[in-house]
Amino acid sequence: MAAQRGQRNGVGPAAPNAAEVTAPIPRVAEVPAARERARAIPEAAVARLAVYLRVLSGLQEQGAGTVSSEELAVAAGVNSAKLRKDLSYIGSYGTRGVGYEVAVLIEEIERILGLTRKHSVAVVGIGNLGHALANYGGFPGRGFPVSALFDIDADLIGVPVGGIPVDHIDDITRVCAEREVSIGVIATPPPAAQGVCDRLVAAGVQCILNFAPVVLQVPDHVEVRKVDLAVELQVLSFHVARRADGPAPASASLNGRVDGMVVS
Amino acid sequence: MAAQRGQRNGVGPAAPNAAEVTAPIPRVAEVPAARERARAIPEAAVARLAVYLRVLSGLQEQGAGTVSSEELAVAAGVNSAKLRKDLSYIGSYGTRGVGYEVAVLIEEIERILGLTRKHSVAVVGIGNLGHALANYGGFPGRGFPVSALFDIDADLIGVPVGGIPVDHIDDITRVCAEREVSIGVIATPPPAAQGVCDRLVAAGVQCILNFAPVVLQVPDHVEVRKVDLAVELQVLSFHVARRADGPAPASASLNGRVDGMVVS
DNA sequence: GTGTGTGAATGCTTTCACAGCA
DNA sequence: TGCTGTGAAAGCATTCACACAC
Repeated sequence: MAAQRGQRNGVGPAAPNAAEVTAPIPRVAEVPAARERARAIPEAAVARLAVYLRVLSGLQEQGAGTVSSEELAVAAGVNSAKLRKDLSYIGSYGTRGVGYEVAVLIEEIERILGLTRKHSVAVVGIGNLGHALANYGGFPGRGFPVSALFDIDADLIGVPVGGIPVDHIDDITRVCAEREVSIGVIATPPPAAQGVCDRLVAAGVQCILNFAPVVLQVPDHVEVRKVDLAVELQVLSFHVARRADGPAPASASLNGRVDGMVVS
Repeated sequence: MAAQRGQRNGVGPAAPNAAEVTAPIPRVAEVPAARERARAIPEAAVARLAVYLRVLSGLQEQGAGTVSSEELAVAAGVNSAKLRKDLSYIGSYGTRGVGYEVAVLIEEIERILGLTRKHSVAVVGIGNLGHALANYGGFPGRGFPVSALFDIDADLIGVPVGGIPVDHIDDITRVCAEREVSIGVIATPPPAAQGVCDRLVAAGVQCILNFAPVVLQVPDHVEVRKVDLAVELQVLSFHVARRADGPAPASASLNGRVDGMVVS
């Protein structure tokens, strides 16, 4: 009966499935809890908040104390209206006529994104890509320590990659429990992906990042995001093709529309 | 003045930016050209077409001659209405009461996605990730041969990775022209990404796949898609957090909503 | 009967534009 | 005066539901 949901995000449906789960649920009994608010943030906005966070960190390192929505928007590649709307989902932390305090914004976004917790990551499939991922060591932006590696190849078991010894995939349940893994990364060949996914789910992992070019079937409570190289390249290919036979030469440079914004 | 657009896709705004560029442009003078149609396909649908294509290839290998929208939809992780709508963007290739011929659909999707052409890929930044990408060799699903590698590290120049010798980044214009590179992949450290991007653009590359956690500024005619690990993980983190303090335990297993579909 | 193709309806997301506050 | 915060409008994407073709 395995219920199935569209896979969110990314590289695959690089663009699609924005909403799906984040629909502002009416919540019959108004729960007072402070961050029940989190419920109302559209998925599309969540992904952008992560981008704003990175830009803000950069600004902070440069010693910036405040930013305006316009500045931040330009740096993040969105328009300022969208940025303000996104920030409004997490609260009102700006000062009219002035802008936002960088430190405050960083703190609030981190809180909303749950970055105050640590999230242990397990990488399954230590091939080309798995190796590269394991070696990122600590994973982007810290807060995501890689704490377990799995493979099925006997020659790899015990070999340390990026400082972590590889475990056999049969030990996945035990090891994930011991190391409190909350995010599983699948970097196996396609045929193995669904099986690995099932094992991760059985081991209690509820968030999965899938690099295998396969549509995973998971139960409702598991969150999957995917990174799909082939899809990315094919979408780019589509644009190449569109360009080649599509636009009348004259309008070619005009039809990008003004969807970003003009940087002064 | 560098105009700037929201970056499409993915792993970053894993979900967002669905529309942006694909807006069905009214096209004043009805161009008769067969595949002017391509213009009208929403970006979100394009990404899904790539997924359908992969599923169809699998079906074909298994010897399937036809599929119904329902079967294909389940395999691709979407609902059948969406699938039919997506397919309708490329034409009417189904037979009512029967389904779609697998071979026909494959051919049509490949044509729309521009997979009848070959698209040479250049990878810039041969570190951890660049290595892994170069070694994919031929890149996912073929049709995307990696034909150039670049780095700035003198020790790497001339060393073959995945069969291709690494060139110095200063030769990017010449090499890209010689090998007719149409897609550039950026796998450099963040600080180098914008510079590399500018060079690729200067070299005439109009499609870029960006793995660096940086918002690239590009001219209007260049298409960028990004794969952003940090954003992916943070979106997952958000869901972990939402789960932890959000839902009343009782409804926990219900609030996934029926957004996928029930598989029989 | 069966399953496609599609207009119409719904629901998100983005954009606009301005009230309100520092 | 300047910039945030946000209702309202516009634009897309998804879903529904049914006419139509086989």
